[in-house]
Amino acid sequence: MTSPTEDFIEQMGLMAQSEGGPRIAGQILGYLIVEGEPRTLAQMTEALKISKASASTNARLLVLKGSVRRVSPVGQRQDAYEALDFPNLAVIRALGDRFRDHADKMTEISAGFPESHAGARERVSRFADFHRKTADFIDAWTEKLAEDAGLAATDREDTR
Amino acid sequence: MTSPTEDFIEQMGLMAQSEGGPRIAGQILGYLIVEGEPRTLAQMTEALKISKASASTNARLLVLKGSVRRVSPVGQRQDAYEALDFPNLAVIRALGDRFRDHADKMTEISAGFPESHAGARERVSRFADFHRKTADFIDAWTEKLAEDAGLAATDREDTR
DNA sequence: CGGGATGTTCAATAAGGACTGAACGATTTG
DNA sequence: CAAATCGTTCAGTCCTTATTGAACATCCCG
Repeated sequence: MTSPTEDFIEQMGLMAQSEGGPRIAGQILGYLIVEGEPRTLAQMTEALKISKASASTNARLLVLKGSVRRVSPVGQRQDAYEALDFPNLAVIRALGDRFRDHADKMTEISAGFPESHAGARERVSRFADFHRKTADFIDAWTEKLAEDAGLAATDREDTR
Repeated sequence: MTSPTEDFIEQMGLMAQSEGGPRIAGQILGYLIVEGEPRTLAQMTEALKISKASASTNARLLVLKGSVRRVSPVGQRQDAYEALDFPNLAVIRALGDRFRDHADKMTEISAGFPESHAGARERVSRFADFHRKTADFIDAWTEKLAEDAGLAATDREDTR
């Protein structure tokens, strides 16, 4: 009773939620991936049964996150959005950035512990290092992914 | 004004929230890391100004996530909790598991696309592969981290 | 100029989840 | 056994955020 397309879009919505984001953003991304070609806000509202406001807001959110790009063909009144070749590459990058931010904050805090709390300082510092190493690792991974993307790597660092 | 300890605990709370979890869970973990030794629920409620219910619920959540363990010294009425040496190792593992789960779901869905939607099937499939590869990479990383954890654990004297 | 699309913004609503106080059950102590 | 201590559960409250409808701004075409 449910088509693969519906299943996928639904799954993408759930996945987005499990990552702490808006469900609709995931659904839009799923829709754009399935379609494979630019789609307008009107088409999204129609296909996903969502309001114009949600379509607009979440589509722009996806652009900000680097999963989607806005295309504006000449002679076309409506804006259209299109999924990038590797929509979640930027998401993984952002994940690494978050780890690094946390690591830096923790390191800075650890430096503030006085000698009388050397143990705590050591533990906090180790905690920070753990995060920084993980950030480095994720960076290396996105690096590699970007290479594999190869031909499609035209969208490396255009947003933000 | 604010001590490094307070800063760290606050930061851990914010970090937990940014990952979509309860703020208090992060604070408890921060508290346990700073203390470096088992602490009871009563001590948590006192130190963090939280309710008994929150302390109990979130401490057990941390155990579930694998960041903390419960210790029950003999002749001690109160349960106590202690941060693991690498509290977030399990968290990263869970991250990898989530990627793999998503990948599997997507792959299964992609198989359902009929020949008439071969393009969509291909795109969904590639999306799934991307996640699976990322899951594999994260697994490899946790593998490596676990080694380090093993080394660090051996130069400490406490064992379980 | 209107008139009609189209995209964005904003206030209001709905939904979900965190947090708490209080009740409960279990265990210990005297 | 009675009293006290401790952990868990649960209903209720609060707070955040997603989602929407409607107002608004902009652009295009006649």
